[in-house]
Amino acid sequence: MKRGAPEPGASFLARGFFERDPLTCARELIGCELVWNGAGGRVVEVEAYAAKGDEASHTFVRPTARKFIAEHEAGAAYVYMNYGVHWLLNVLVKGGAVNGFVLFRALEPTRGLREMERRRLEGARSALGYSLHGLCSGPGKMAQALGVDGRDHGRDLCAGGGIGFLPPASPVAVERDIRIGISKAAHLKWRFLAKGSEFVSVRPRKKT
DNA sequence: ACACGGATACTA
DNA sequence: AGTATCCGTGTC
Repeated sequence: MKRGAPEPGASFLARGFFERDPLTCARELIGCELVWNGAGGRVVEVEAYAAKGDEASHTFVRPTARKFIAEHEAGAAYVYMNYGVHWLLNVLVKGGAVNGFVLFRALEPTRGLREMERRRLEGARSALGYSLHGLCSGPGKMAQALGVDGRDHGRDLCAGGGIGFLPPASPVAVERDIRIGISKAAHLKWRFLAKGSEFVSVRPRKKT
């Protein structure tokens, strides 16, 4: 892989990046820029899920999730609809000590702001626009802003084609906290955030 | 605080 | 077919 190669005009993360364990991938994805067909932003919040022994992971109760891991390469997009309302974007992590997923929860918008705002506004009942802070500050919001939906399920995020991850130009301060919105295995500090970012969904609880 | 809403995986 | 659950969001 190409980590630690600071050449200019950086290219997308290669598959090898995702062939490690979920916690490592989650931590190192913070600060990367997620590029999605002209839109995107700096990854400021993710969560790790383990394929085994993690009661909050889909693999714990969903055979299709386990099948997905078996049938896809590392770096594949795992997209599903939650609460019948929002699509959520994960990336498959596979080939390291532990398999699993990383859920993308928030971006600091950097590109395609107009497109993202348009997608966020369409279908919205309320009239007034969203601030930059509210654009991608949650997994459902982020997916909607990027235009992610079920058609992206299984897509290879390491194959280019306008989609991929640019590594951070400089080191990023990362803090971690417990995961959000789950009832099981809720004590694990498997949520990773860009330290002090104003663009996260929920700020980490004080005292890290 | 609560409604919204659909895919998945159970029970029969 | 019917029910329970679910890694949110916006409005009530």
